[in-house]
Amino acid sequence: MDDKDQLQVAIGKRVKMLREKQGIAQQDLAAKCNIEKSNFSRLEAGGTNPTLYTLKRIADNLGITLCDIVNLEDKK
Amino acid sequence: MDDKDQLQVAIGKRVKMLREKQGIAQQDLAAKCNIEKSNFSRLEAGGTNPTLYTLKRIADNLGITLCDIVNLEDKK
DNA sequence: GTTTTGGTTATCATAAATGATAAAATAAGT
DNA sequence: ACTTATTTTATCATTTATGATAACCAAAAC
Repeated sequence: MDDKDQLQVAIGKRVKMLREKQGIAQQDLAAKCNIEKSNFSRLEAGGTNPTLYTLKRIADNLGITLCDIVNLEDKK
Repeated sequence: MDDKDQLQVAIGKRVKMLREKQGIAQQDLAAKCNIEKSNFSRLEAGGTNPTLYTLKRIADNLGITLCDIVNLEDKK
């Protein structure tokens, strides 16, 4: 598993954690972000290298900042 | 100019600002990041919607965090 | 002026993100 | 067990980020 894959998995886990902390369903958040639910599932599973704009929409709809999302070192 | 374009321009300006603060040439940083210099120029000009991994390489080679790079509200 | 140096712009190819749809798996209620 | 809701997985099309290369522009050095 290379550098890039690790980053993808880390961001996926973080998005999932932040979403679940708010008790919102994956498909609901995906819909609010105008992201396909299948795409969103792949993202949380670490199967994609999301673009800045994709992360921005997720952050906006979670009511947090981009910084909060990419803060991968800080758990919880 | 839509939401996405504004984001791209903002991140481009920020990368440029952070790079110049360290006095490193665009082509040199691009080389360290294994990014084509033409691609890097487009990115700083706001002509692309970079992926997380691209931003990560830039952050790493600037010795800063991803959070530092996407902190678009905080100027300077 | 003419070399460097740093940056831009254009074009084309390739890889990959995302959209779109459907089916299957899993979990939660009842 | 049987729904119902939620997530995962697979597949294909489309868009776009990035690679690669080349030509051009501007400013500074000399």
